[in-house]
Amino acid sequence: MTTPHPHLTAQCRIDTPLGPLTAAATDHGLAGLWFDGQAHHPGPLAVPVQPDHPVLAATARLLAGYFSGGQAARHGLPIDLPLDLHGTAFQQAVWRALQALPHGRTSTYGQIATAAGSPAAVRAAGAAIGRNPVSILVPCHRVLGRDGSLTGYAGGLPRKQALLQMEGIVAG
Amino acid sequence: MTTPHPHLTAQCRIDTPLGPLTAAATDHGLAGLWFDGQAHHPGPLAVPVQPDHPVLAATARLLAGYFSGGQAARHGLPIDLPLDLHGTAFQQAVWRALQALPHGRTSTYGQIATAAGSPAAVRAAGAAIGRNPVSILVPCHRVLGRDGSLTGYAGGLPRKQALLQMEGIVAG
DNA sequence: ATCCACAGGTCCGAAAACGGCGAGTAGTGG
DNA sequence: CCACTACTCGCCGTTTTCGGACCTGTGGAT
Repeated sequence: MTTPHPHLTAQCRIDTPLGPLTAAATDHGLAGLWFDGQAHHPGPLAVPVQPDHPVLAATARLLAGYFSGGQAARHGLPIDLPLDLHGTAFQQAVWRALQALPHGRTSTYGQIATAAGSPAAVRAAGAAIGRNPVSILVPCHRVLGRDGSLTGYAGGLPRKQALLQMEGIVAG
Repeated sequence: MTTPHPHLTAQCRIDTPLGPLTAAATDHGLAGLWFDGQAHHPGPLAVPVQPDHPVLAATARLLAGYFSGGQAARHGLPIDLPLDLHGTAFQQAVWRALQALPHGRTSTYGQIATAAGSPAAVRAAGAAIGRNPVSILVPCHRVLGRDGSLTGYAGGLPRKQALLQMEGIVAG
């Protein structure tokens, strides 16, 4: 079951200590959040720029709180923000599993694959995680190799390490 | 033939003049007796603490007699206590050879290897002796180098020397 | 339609490393 | 000529390490 291509209605730019992000929203919620030049970046969007869009504004507030090391950072991101993630059934299952990861807690690709219902599809899980459309808020950066190695990150390993360190994980 | 991992059912602590010991038992007998921090210590055991367990209680009595220098110490440890040693076929043969050593009598790694059926496997015998799961009662401390040197002991050479001295061996 | 490349992990066999030794040798000092 | 030390090397079961084979969903290339 492949969710049809998302119909974006608004976009905006959000600055963070790790570089500027592009956020995109549909009528149903936040559909994308990408670092400049990251892997699987959708490229320039033909959608009006609306920083005041309720979903986009809420996203900006959330990220500001996250990077300021405030409550959001310490107690986990309270996602009252509606998400609108488009992908295959397997990808959705993987991304749902990611959202279950609390702030500061890591997991492994194997565990995510199991949580997604296909314990043997570890590698496929890695691919799905790489396709995560919403960086940071869907915490794909909290997934490490079974031996604790960083393995990979669409936004670049330095960013992954920075995010983990910010959440209080020494990382191996 | 590698004996599968032992299924421990009870543990307890036993104090001795040479330091506290951790004892562990299965349904078939005593399976382990380790000094704190000794080499090849299994680490914390997830097993209920039951000092009243028949095997563990018997172990404590035996050790008390041994260290009090009473009859057990002079005439050798009467092992009516059932042992449940888990290891490879070679290790079992080595440990069996150890049990044949009477109180106060020493042997060499070469002799043990021969008794175990592999006269040439002297060094391997040393490794097996080091893995002895039941200190003191399986008298791995009575094995010296061919020249009478102490060579090594999982619980530390001082303890080995103390045990031998206690058994009336000057050691050299 | 087919094939390939991936942000991994498990299993299995082969190969290398590692010891709680001991015999043999060469170099010392009586 | 010993008596002793220091060193090398062969010994062998066990443990660790290493290298492949296979698994699995997806998207892009062929």
